[in-house]
Amino acid sequence: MSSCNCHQLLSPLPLALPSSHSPPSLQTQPPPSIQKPTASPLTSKTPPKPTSPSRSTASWVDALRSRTRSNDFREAISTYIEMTVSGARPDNFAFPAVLKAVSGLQDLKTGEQIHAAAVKFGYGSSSVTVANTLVNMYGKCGGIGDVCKVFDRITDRDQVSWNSFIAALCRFEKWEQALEAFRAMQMENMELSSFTLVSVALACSNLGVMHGLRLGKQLHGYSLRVGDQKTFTNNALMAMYAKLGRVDDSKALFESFVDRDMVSWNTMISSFSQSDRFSEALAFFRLMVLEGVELDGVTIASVLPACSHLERLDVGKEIHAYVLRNNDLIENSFVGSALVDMYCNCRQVESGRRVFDHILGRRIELWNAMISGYARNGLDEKALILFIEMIKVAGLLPNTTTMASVMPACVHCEAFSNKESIHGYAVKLGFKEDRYVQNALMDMYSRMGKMDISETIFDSMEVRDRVSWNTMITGYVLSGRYSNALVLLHEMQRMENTKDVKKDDNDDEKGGPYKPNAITLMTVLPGCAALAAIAKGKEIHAYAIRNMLASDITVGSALVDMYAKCGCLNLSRRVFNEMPNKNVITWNVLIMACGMHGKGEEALELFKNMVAEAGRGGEAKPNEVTFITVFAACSHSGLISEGLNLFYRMKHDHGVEPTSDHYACVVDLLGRAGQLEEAYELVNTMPAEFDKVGAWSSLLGACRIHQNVELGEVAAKNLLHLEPNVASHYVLLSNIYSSAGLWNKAMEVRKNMRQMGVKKEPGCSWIEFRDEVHKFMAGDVSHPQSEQLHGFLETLSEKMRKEGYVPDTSCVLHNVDEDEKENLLCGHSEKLAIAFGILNTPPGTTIRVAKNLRVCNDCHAATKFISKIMEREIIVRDVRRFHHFKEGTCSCGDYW
DNA sequence: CTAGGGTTAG
Repeated sequence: MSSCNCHQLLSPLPLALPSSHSPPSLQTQPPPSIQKPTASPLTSKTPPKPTSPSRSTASWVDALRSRTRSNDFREAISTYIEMTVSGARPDNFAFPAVLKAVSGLQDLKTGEQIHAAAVKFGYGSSSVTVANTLVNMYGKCGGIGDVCKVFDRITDRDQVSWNSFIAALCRFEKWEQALEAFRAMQMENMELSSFTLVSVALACSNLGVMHGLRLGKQLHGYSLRVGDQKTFTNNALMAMYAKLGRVDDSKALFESFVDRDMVSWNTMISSFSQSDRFSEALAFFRLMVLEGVELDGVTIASVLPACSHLERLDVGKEIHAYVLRNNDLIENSFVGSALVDMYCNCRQVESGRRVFDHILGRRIELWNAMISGYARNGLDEKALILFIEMIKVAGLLPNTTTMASVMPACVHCEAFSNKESIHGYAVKLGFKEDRYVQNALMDMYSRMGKMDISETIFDSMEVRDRVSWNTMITGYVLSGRYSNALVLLHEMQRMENTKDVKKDDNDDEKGGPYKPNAITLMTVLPGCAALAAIAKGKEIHAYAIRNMLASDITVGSALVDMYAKCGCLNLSRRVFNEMPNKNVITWNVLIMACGMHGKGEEALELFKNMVAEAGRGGEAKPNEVTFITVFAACSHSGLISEGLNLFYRMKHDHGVEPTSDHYACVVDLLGRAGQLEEAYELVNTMPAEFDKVGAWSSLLGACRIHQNVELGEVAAKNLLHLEPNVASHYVLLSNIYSSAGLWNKAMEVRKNMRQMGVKKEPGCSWIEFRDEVHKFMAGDVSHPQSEQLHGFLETLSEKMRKEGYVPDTSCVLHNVDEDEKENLLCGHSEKLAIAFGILNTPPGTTIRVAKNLRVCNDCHAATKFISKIMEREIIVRDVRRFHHFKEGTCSCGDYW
């Protein structure tokens, strides 16, 4: 599936990336852990080189400072040692310089010794400059306790002391404390500098919209008032806005100042990527390249997720090529994982694996990307094998992401039978409270059909995010509990509206964790479709428009499907026409919709348009599913030769290989039209390795329509050999027998069915009324209006007889007398739902009913009469298609 | 004394 909607934003490829650039100095610095000495240089046994004793402190300090400045931290520390050994007294310039070097190396031990020396020489707290660098040093390589201890002892704190303290608190993610310190700083009437703003902005962005945005806006206002236009300040403010979901404010700020640097661009690109605005991320990346701004690893790691989500393999590959041309980039571990993710999300798992294999120091995040890549592509065994390899061979301990990535593979992998064990493993690792792990667990249990466990986890969660809600909703939809899904969506929206946000902060784009997003809507819409709950569906449509989610391809396609399945083909078409971007799925959904509504010609017309647009470089070209939808449409509209022609030409003209599903459709096409022999012939010409279940059941269904006992027996025999446990096969055969009056044979089929332990799914119909979906089972007496409904159907039955209605009892399996059969027919769920609709809605209202199985012959005949007598349009959607009853006729030609 | 990047739901 391609969900790209950025064609117009990107100019034609290639991107014209510069072929090389000088590496940024930060990137060439090896990670501190490699450089970390095993023993502190201060306690080293090897004596320092003899030096000239006559050197002055000032000359030592000059050397020391210049080494620190050029990032030669090791040399700087050596110089310091030589200096002390030579007897020169370090002063309040020497200590800051050497402490900076220590910070660069994250060498706490040396730092502590220098701290002691500083105290010894009288600079412990009396020199603000030294104390400030101590705060910094502990902030970078010590603990929060040391930071506070040093800071507390400074008697005459200056602005830098506060800035360093706040920055250190941020390093330890003590966001509230950072804000507290900021307030204390203001109480002491300290001036704020851009350093202050940057740190406080970072704290704000991590405090969430509720607690951070107000202050963040004030910081921005302050920077404007004092004319602070430093690039650093603006970058930090941009990042703050983006993190708080104000991407547009971030963008406006970006556009408002001139001294933009690489970080400004990187911030914008990652902000777009993180708020699902992938096309804008790519567009900004393009602009950045065009303006000749240097790119670094962060640029690449920020833009690749956009390529990944938009499935722009072409752009992704080009970026990969750029990475290969600039060797230092692949050393950035983020780039490696982003590349793996991009390839896997574009279904190029093997390419992803090659990237993975070529990276040497594999960090856990890289393993995670590869594992989730395998899992996402259904390569569950490979995901599990890699997971084991990571633990056993690479000796890495899984983190919460690893667990969340591997769990979907466990769920789908049949060879992995004891699925609960992964839950136990996660608990053992101490991840029980982790949101990601809990989300993955909920997904696992709902796919295992254990919704109760998912519910327990969901209820027990301390913090739920959007994914938690979406996972639960998906779980309900997957297990057919559509009403629960809708209730949960409602709850989610309620949480969104009641969140404790000040009035003027209520216009945030990203919203809190409870705000439904595109995925929420696209998961819940099939629920509306299944329930034929059009009122709810419209409500969701309105919500999508209000929240700018309607232009999303997945939401749009789900809306097209929902309207069609609720019986509103016109609305379905309108949504389709208004969609700015479409993909294969969008087209397939509408073609299918036309087919279900008996508009075969329109379906073919759409197919032709699709092919024509694909020829002009349009969004989508027909795939396997397209042909299935087209054949189904032809079948329902009796367009035999059109369907057959396409079937014979699909490979040659469109490059789509016929599958067993296509055969099943074409068998249905022929069979439904009464060409049973030809249909049978087609089944027999199917390649041997093809699964014939679909084809045989199409043929059996056709034999039921055309009452062909002989061929029906052949089809049923083959079918029951392949699938002895499917109730509908038995039911069809039994119905064929009873229509032909062969009651004994029908009874025998039923007996076989019982002996095989196969149970027929109970018939069930439902109808949306006011805010609820009312459900009726066959023979249902539990509905509050049950008595009324049965009474109504009885009097209606009288009137129908006068109009010429003759009950068709062929679908009643029980061998009871005819009167009894008629009673049973009256209890059919679709009749009950229709009666409910008539009794509860004003005259003339169209009645929309949905049923889980196919409408039975008798109900079909009866509904024609009902539509005429009651002067109602009645739309019944069964498992295959729509029946539009109007003035005594039905739009379909399948029943008589 | 300061900013930007990798995972989960479809």
